[in-house]
Parts: sequence; C-alpha cells; structure tokens
Amino acid sequence: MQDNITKILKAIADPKRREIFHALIIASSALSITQISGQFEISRQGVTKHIKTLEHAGLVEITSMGRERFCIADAKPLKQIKEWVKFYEQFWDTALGNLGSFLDAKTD
Amino acid sequence: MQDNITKILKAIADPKRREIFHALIIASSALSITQISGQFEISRQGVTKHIKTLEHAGLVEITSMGRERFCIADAKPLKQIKEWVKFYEQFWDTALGNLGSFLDAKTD
DNA sequence: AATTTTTGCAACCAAATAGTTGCATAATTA
DNA sequence: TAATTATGCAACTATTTGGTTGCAAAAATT
Repeated sequence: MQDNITKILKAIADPKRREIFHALIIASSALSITQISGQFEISRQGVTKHIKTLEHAGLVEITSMGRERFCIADAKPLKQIKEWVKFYEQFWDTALGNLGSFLDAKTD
Repeated sequence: MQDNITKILKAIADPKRREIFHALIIASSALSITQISGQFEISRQGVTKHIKTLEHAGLVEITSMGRERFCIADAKPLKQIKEWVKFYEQFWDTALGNLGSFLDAKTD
C-alpha cells in the first residue's frame, strides 16, 4: 500500500480521526465501537472506518470480547513523526529570510 | 477551508510533497518551478499543484522575479506538528499493554 | 520582430476518501 | 426461544485528490 510514515500522517491528517484518537487516548479504559460512536455525530459505520484507518497506522489496537470490540489508542507510532520533524528543526529558525536574501543577491 | 494543523498534516502526508519539500529545504538557493519539476518525474503542472498545497500550509514561500517564480521551504509550520505530538508523548511508553490489562480485569 | 522559455489557468480523468444506508450474523438478555 | 444489541460487510454517493493535457500570456533571448 504505502509506507509507514505516510500511513501515520494520513491517519492523523483527518480532524475527525484526531478527535477519535484523542478520545481513546484520554479514556480511562478501552472503549467499544458503540461507545466511541456515541461520542460523535457521524454514523457508527463512519466511526468504524476511521478506526480501521487508525488501526492500520498502528495508532489503535482492537481486541474482540464476545460481540464487542474494544479499542485502545497507542501513541507510539507518533514517534516516527517526531523523528521526521526532528530533521527539519535545524532549519526552522534560519529558513525565514532566505528567500529575501536570495532575491537581494540576485539584484546585485 | 480547514484548520491550520490539518493543512500542514495533509501537506506532508503525501510522499511526493515530502520529497519536494525536502528538495527545497536542502537546496542551497531558491528554486524556480521549472528547476523543481526537473527533479521529479511528474509533470510541471503536477509539481505546481503540490507546491501550491505546501504554500497554503505555509511550508513554502514563493516570490516572482520576472517570468520566474522562486520557491523556498519554510520549516517553521512543522513546530505545530511537534507541539501536537508532544502532548501524546506522555502516553507512548505506558499505553502498550493497557488493552491487555483491561481485558484481564474484565475476566476477573 | 520572431522565437523560446516560464508560467498560470482550465478542463478533464481516475482513484481515493468520508460518509451514508441496508442487511446479515453472532452474542447477550429477557 | 424470542428479542435485543454490537458488529462487519457491501453497495452506493459525493467530494477531494493526484495527476494529466492544451492553451494563452508574459518575459527573455536571438
């Protein structure tokens, strides 16, 4: 399909999925699909789809118990995003103004 | 349209856009649209579209000079992603195993 | 002045995405 | 056993997205 970091970034790029992920993270216990969808205005199936996306990114783990499926968030994949961003930190205080000085130089 | 962090996350969620952003970040000078598209296999218009997305997210700045448009990357918006991730760091070493213990508790 | 180069805009296309509804099924409860 | 509940799967729709091609216009070069 697509590489890991792409999956993670796409998963959290959607605001509704960030909300769902957040709700799971701050929940004191695992939540069933029905419990989660109760907190959102979209349909249960809509929530299920979002959860699947989060699961494929490794951000949610699911275990079945009886007829219920309990979900819990796992923040660890976000480490990869932190690492990706880390590389660019070295640029974020120097980059601004580069365009200006580049263009100034051109007009000399 | 959509909130700022969503724009930034969507911008970098696409692998091709990450490549373009990276190419711009490590470039020693600003690059024109033609110079950038020369580095990628997709069409110039394809590149232009990606750059527009990056620009709307604040990750690229563009200045026109004559008929050329010079682009430079700005990593600063990535700070917002770092901040977003930061909140979840507190969970990423404790979260694993929560589902297991939750389920164990249920069977008691 | 004629040609070439750099670009934007618009139209188009295929695939992916976010969402829905309807139905079937397995587990639980009455 | 009958009714209810939790869920998955499939089909469908509308919108967005990543990409293309064609054309026009402005700037630079010859």
